[in-house]
Amino acid sequence: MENQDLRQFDGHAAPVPDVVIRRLSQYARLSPAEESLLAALAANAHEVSAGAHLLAENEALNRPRLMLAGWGCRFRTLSDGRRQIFEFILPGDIYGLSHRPAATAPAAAIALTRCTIAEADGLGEAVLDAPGTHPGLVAACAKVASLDEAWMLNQLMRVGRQNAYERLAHLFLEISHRLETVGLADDGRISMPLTQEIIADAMGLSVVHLNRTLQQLRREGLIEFKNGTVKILKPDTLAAIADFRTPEVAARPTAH
Amino acid sequence: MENQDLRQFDGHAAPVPDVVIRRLSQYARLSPAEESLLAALAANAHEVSAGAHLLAENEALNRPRLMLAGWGCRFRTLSDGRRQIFEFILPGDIYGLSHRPAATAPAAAIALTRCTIAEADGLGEAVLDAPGTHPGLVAACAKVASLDEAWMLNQLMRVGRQNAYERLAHLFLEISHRLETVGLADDGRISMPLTQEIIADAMGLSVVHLNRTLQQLRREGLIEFKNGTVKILKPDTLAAIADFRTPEVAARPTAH
DNA sequence: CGTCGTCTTGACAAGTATCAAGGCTGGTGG
DNA sequence: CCACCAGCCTTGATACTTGTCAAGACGACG
Repeated sequence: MENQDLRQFDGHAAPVPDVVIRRLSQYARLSPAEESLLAALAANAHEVSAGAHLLAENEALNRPRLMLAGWGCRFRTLSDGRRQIFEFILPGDIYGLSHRPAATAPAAAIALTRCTIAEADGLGEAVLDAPGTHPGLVAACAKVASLDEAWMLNQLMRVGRQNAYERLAHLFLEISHRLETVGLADDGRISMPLTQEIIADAMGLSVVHLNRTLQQLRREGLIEFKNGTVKILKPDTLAAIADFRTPEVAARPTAH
Repeated sequence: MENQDLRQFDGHAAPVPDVVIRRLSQYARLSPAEESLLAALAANAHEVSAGAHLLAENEALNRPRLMLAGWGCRFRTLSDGRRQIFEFILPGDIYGLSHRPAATAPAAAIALTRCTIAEADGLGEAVLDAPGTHPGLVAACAKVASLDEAWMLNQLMRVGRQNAYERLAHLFLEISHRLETVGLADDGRISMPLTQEIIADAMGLSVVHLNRTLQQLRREGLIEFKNGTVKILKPDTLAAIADFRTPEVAARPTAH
């Protein structure tokens, strides 16, 4: 029912339960107890199909969930149907949690592909109610949330001040960078199982123009893009085009 | 040195120290002690001139400040000089605080006009370290931060999916709405002491195109705009054009 | 084999940027 | 007091970017 290629395409590749541990341990030193808490949460994962609703607008942000595999997004729609995707939710991401008391979701989230998701209520309690018990997790979650915000500003920058060509270069570098963090980028080759319509909705472009711009990037030998897979061929050139800088300023864990 | 008109233009109008109390008490019931804490903070305000730097990129977000009068913004600049303003900081806003531990500013902030600002370290301690002591302030600050995020998504929506005409209609409604909250909108007439270049940088447009779009709005009798003052003439028409909805979903204080 | 969704292409229209110039206004200095 | 200057606003002409419409190609799937 589900061969190796399909798993790859859906982002269900590689050591699924590890992505979150791998990611969080880059932001803070996790104790063995913290790692096993994460592993226990991940062991209880479930799958949802593409299009499934991940988070409702106005839903309380006190039940974090771990995206273990697959792609989702946060978005909003104008009343005439135009859609803007605010950010992608990738494997290793946490969604459904805010550090602010009584916060609610300002936008809905849906699954763009089939996704593997773990409820992480235990993580929410640790972060919100008892920060002392799991300091590593708390610090890592804060870092994840900060990075989310930073990527969001990058998105606003792209959409507000960059043209289609620059936006796409920037997006591919962002995705590549984020997937590398969780070990899902194999030498610049990443799985990006999105339709061009989805990418267009994220970049604030029409599908037709997105398509033409993609082909320009291909023609110039900067990327490959087919079958839901992207390969970054000239990262330095792309970075120059996109004026790309990663948001990971300092703030790495002090101890190894 | 400073006549009434100039004060108006600079956003230094009206009962300056009250804006923060007026705003926060809409989001949570403040105890008398909490109100006097705010009043004490506001009493220690100082002024900075236009262009002054309010917050440095990567600065720790643990020292909240109250904007009592004047306009600021958060922004970032591409290496070739293109600037994107992410959001405006208006009277009654709080900046420099994050609810996440160890957070740093993902973007710098500057003053766009002369501003009156109060350091509010006491507020930061209450929110981050001792939430039990000032529950009303803590709740109100959380609400303020949530609204900031919601306005930011509105901004992304505007810039990503709306044309210049819709963007401007939406912006004027946002500003009007936010200033009403602090009592600085007099029947749709608001002080908006920004150059067109600044507005263009916020809306992701060129100055020339912004100017033409402004004139279209004027010509159609939807707004007046001159001398740093805007008057919303047809709020309902503007709201229909902009598909405007306020982010204040529910979450009002329970008790009056 | 037909259908559906997606990708691709062309032709054209609309939206937005750029360049350049002139006008207005408030402030400055002689 | 006046002339000048600088910053900002406005306008026109033009070019570039992006969107829309329409049609065909391709591939997955029932």
